[in-house]
Amino acid sequence: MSGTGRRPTLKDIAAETGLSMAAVSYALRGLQGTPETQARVQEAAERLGYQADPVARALASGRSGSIGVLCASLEDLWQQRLAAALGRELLAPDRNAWIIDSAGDADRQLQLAQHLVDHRADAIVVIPIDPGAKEWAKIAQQAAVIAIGDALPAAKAKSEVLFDNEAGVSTALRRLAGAGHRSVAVLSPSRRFEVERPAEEIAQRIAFGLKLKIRIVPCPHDLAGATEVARTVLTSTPRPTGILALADSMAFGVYAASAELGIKLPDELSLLGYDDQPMSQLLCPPLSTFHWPLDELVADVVARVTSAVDTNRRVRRTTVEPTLIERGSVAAPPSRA
Amino acid sequence: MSGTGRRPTLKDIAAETGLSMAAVSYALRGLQGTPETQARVQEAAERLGYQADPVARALASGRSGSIGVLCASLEDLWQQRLAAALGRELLAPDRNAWIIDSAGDADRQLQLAQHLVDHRADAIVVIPIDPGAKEWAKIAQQAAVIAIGDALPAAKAKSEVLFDNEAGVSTALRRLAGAGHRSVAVLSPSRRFEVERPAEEIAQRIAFGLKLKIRIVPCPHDLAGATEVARTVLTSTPRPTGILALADSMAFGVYAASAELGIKLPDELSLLGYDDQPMSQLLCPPLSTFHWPLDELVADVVARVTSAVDTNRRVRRTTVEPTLIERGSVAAPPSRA
DNA sequence: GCGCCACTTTGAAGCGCTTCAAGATGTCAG
DNA sequence: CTGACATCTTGAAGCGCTTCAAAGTGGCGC
Repeated sequence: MSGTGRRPTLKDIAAETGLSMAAVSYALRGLQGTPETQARVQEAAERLGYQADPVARALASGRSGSIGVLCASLEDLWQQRLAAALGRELLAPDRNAWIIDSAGDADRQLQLAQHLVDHRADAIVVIPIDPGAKEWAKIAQQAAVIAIGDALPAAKAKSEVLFDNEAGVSTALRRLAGAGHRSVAVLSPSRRFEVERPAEEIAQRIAFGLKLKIRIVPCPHDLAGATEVARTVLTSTPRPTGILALADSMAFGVYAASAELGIKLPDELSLLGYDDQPMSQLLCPPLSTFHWPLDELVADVVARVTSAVDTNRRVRRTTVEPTLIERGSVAAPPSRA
Repeated sequence: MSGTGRRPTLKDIAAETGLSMAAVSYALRGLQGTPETQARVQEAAERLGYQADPVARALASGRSGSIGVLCASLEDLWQQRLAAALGRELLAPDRNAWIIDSAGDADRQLQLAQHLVDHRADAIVVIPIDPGAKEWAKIAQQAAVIAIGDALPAAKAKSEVLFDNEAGVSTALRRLAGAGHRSVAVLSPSRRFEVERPAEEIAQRIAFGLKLKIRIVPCPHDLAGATEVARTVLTSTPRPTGILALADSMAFGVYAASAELGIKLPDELSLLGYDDQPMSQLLCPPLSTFHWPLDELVADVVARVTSAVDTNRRVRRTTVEPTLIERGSVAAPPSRA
């Protein structure tokens, strides 16, 4: 009797059970109805293989049960790792995660965020957010925005997990200065996102305090691009004796370039990474870098999402701290010839 | 006059222009109406800042303009890279890509595919597909399914990009055998997906022809897990003299374990990777591995998606060939003591 | 037995857009 | 000037679900 080929709808269940569509809708979600009714509806739904249509539901209710994970650039290994972990952890029976990539374009980031809002995403996780844009305020009032990496400006209801770049950069530069370095290059993600500015300002300020001469060089995440930038830095005179790469993927480029140029790590050049990619420990010498508590971060974000969706309450702000992992890519600079 | 705060809908444009909603709908999409009408509607839409609601559109039309990229396991670096590239390339004014991760679970893969269908995805790119499940046929008739990595069974309208694992595995084993190895371990993605079986069968068959003793060991993609598997393999007796890792990420585990155990690459152990991750060339010794034409693959997939969506025609099947990149992690086995 | 209350059930009105079939308008041949 | 035809335009019916307000049900105290 039931096999019409068409996928079953609420109406079919209503017909099956002799109830109204409204009653079925409520019962299926456990919102109303006697236990007996709910059971009867459940049973019919299962028998017919009913699956709610998310699109119709989204249109009617304004919510969708899906979470957007909006990455600034999936070329960044750290973002890849974080996004993958979030995708996995956010998956739940009643909820799923869409990962999308704004490919390094700040305008596109906003546009995609709006797109997520249009799709009735319950929450949007942005890594890292471009705090320059004021439009976030508008988006934040339509969906729960969880900003990772930097502060969300002008949005009243904030939910933010910040990276303590102050601590990271400061520790890094101190470490290099402590080893005796006086001139270091800082490889920094390109400035398409304003987000990086603060890290650079921090770097400048700290370097000044340490009497360190630093040079900030924008650098892409892909190996070929990073290698090229590193090559340029390493062939400039005077050549810096230390490099801080604000992403391990950029540090990889330094390995490649210094191998090419016959520069020996760490004796002739010290190098510090920033986000402890798994393979960093396999390099020769193993890369000294920073560990950020990824699992903790992911758990925190999941909790925020859950709380934002269920209770509409926004957690305020937490900060994630880095730990320096010494592995052998930093040494004293070569004594002046 | 126009600023009601509410975001503008078709109805608002209809009111603005004095046309019916239907006329506006057609005109906006350039389907009907005189050029003059279309221009008038365009103008009003822009003035009001109208943006079509994708959810309502999807409900009414059954199409959504979005493409799902369904990854079996985003832990695999190769999948990460491919998904990121696809996400970037599939993005277009009228189209966007959602990346989702089934976290290594074949049931979940199907379930998420169904979910994408429910969301009216125009096409679904699956990497790699689990060809064991017959349910794909059902899904393929609701959306264009583009299978990457293995053949989609039982689906009439096929669109597939296959990896020539036969060539890859064969070349790899021949290379090891040619170097004098007699006993090799093959690290293979765990079998949660049936997809890997063919590669294993191929390996067995080829090994037999080469008089090679091989042992197939399931292995996870994350560094810690891969290291543990590698450790087990390398402490078993007799210890294989060569390892073929069917993913570079697994090869990384071999580097870690052999460093731990004091086994020198390549003199005491030869190692072959499978998917040329950028950082593989930075290891000591650099990993010999296979290059698969990623850019070509991505372009091919984008073309398939476009053609499937626009013309509803499905391209048949292409195969992607690997190239062995020799870099120094393979040598003759140590002479028997 | 009546009225009140708490709860379940229902009809109907959307959500914002597409699309079908019918109506309106205009063009051109005869 | 009429009829046939091609186009443009429109009203209305959905797409499948939620939700509001009204209607129905039963239990309980008095």
